Amino acid sequence: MKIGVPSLNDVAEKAGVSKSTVSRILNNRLGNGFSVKEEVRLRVLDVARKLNYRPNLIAKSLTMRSTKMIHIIGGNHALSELGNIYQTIVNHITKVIDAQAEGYDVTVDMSSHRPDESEMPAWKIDGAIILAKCTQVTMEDILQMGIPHVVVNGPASRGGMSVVPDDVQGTKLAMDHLFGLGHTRIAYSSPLMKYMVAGHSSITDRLNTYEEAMQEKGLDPIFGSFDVLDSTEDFLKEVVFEKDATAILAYGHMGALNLLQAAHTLEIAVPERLSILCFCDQYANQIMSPGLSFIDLCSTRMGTLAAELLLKQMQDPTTLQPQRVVLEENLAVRSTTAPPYRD
Amino acid sequence: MKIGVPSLNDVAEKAGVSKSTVSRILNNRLGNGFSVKEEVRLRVLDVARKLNYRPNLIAKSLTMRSTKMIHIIGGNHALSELGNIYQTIVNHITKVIDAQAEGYDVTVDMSSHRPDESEMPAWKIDGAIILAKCTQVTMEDILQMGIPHVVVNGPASRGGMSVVPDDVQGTKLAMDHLFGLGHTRIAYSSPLMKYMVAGHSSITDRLNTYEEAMQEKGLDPIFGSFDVLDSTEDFLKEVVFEKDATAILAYGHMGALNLLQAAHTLEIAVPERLSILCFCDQYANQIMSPGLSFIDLCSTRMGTLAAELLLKQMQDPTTLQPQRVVLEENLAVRSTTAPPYRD
DNA sequence: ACAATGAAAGCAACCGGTTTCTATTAAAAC
DNA sequence: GTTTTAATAGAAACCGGTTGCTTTCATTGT
Repeated sequence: MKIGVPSLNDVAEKAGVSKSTVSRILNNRLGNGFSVKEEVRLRVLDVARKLNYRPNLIAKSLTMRSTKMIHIIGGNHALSELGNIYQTIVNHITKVIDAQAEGYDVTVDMSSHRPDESEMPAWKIDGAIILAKCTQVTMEDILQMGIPHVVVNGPASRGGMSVVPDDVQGTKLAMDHLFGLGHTRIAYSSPLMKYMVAGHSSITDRLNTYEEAMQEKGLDPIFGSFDVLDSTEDFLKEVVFEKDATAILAYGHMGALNLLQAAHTLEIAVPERLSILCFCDQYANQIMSPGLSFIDLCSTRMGTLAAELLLKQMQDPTTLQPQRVVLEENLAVRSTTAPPYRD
Repeated sequence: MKIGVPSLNDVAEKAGVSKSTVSRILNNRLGNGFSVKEEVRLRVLDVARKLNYRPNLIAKSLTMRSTKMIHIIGGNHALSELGNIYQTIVNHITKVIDAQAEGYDVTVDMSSHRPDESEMPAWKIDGAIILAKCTQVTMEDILQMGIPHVVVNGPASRGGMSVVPDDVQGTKLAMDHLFGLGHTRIAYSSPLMKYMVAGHSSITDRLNTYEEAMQEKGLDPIFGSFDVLDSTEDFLKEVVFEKDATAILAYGHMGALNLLQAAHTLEIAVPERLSILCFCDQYANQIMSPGLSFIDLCSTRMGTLAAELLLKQMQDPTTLQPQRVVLEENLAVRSTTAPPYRD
């Protein structure tokens, strides 16, 4: 036996049998064209235990052509922000895989990658879930290797699957809610790009739908010249005191939370003087700010569905149609939206 | 060429050269005892590109005996709660590895594992970081294979390294702060086990130190009979109205946030009537409740340090002493602690 | 007594790469 | 014109497993 960790060969030698016999014994591949005397079986098992033998999983993966691994790509850009929808998504993906796919493990890639770099891990994965987006190279790798995959909250690969929330419908829902309450001076707040996954469709979808909704009613959109996250108070002063907004639709819950805090400081009563509504994850919102009214992005369902679609794809890679599942967003009215004040 | 993804052999055949030549060309292993005609090099490169060749990383890992992968174990129990210290820790581990270890990737294991199961992934990892704890089997695997590893916020393996916060010192700090403000009726709130990583040392450390600190001053500890997270208002009513507590030290920020919310509902003024102090992650606290006074667990430093220790271990596995790094916790006074009211 | 059957275990190919060692040819040196 | 050296490239071993096929020997059937 060489130095270092013992291999199958070491066990075989020490037990006085061949590699194949050891392999079959340890993997319980008996009974179908192969058998061993109980005595030998026990001896091999004993030697393996004494040597503290662990199979080299890399080698195993090589012959088996599978690692029983499902990999989530994009953790770095998606999970760095605290309490956002991706954490919920990842948790529910894991939950589904753990429950429905015996023996499969879920890992998340956390490293940042250059745009021209592949995010594929150094092992063969049996399935991938992509958070919002991956690099071009990664997608080519995945397609090339024929790895089952689902994109969640982002555009599908060519011929692939994706699960996305309907931001246009959600924004309409939000605007209808505010219009319904009687608001006409509704502002929109979105943080600077640096705070968001660059170029995500939600950015333009929410913004455009907001603008269209306002224009349809013959109203002027209201924006601030400050960034909500960088200088929330300045944003709020401008939008509420100068432009007299009675409601703000916020891109995300971080912005909304900051607005709430700043409103408190500036003694702007919410919701009496100002309504605040944002896009948010149900779970995050519940925990981080139980009072906030919000448009629920249904991240729990996104995660669950993505995992289920992936498993189906893995079970039957051939007959499955490429599809784009669009999930409806829901309005959750809590205590930060109310009819506008009358002066 | 067989069906499926092209291998090194396929490229070699198509280019009319041998496997070895292709390997060396693609990996740029030229110039040291090996050379190729530029013409051949270009031809091989061209064929590889045309075939859309990707190396099988499993095979590569097998021969290279390294995957350039650093794996974080324990994501399932650690990351399922929102905005806790582990997310900060993971983010900072990744940041350090990305910055200081060129070519290494970080992955997080998210799957839940049975206690008798190994959490080792199906590939050879070059280093591991364990969040709080791992299964017995996992630890044996790691030790057996000699994989460099660091435990963060949990007990070190035999002969291994760990980075932990000093909860006893932190709790003393908290109590001194409250005593210093003049509080004598200080309650302690801790959520039920189901909300926490079972058996974590912080649970007993904080509780015991709280009790000791009270007893040293000849004061009676105050507890509630309800769970802070399950029925916060009942807890608060009992502790404040019946037992007349003027301050609450909370185990975690989730409990503290709920207390804050419930206090608002019950019209208990914070901090005038009740001071609230909790253990928390600086980052999470800042984002989720900017006003809360807290004991900072320094998770950023924990993550950074753990990663740095791991890298050192990987560079020089022999000379490094096993060590346990204990990080001081810090008091951050914000707006939820103040002197007790006088009636 | 001899062929057929089945139990028990080993041989060797294979997975897809890397690397050492060797072989061939052409250019340079003497 | 022969020997040395450098350039170029391939053969084969190896990493650590899995598995199809073969071999050996004891038992059963006729």
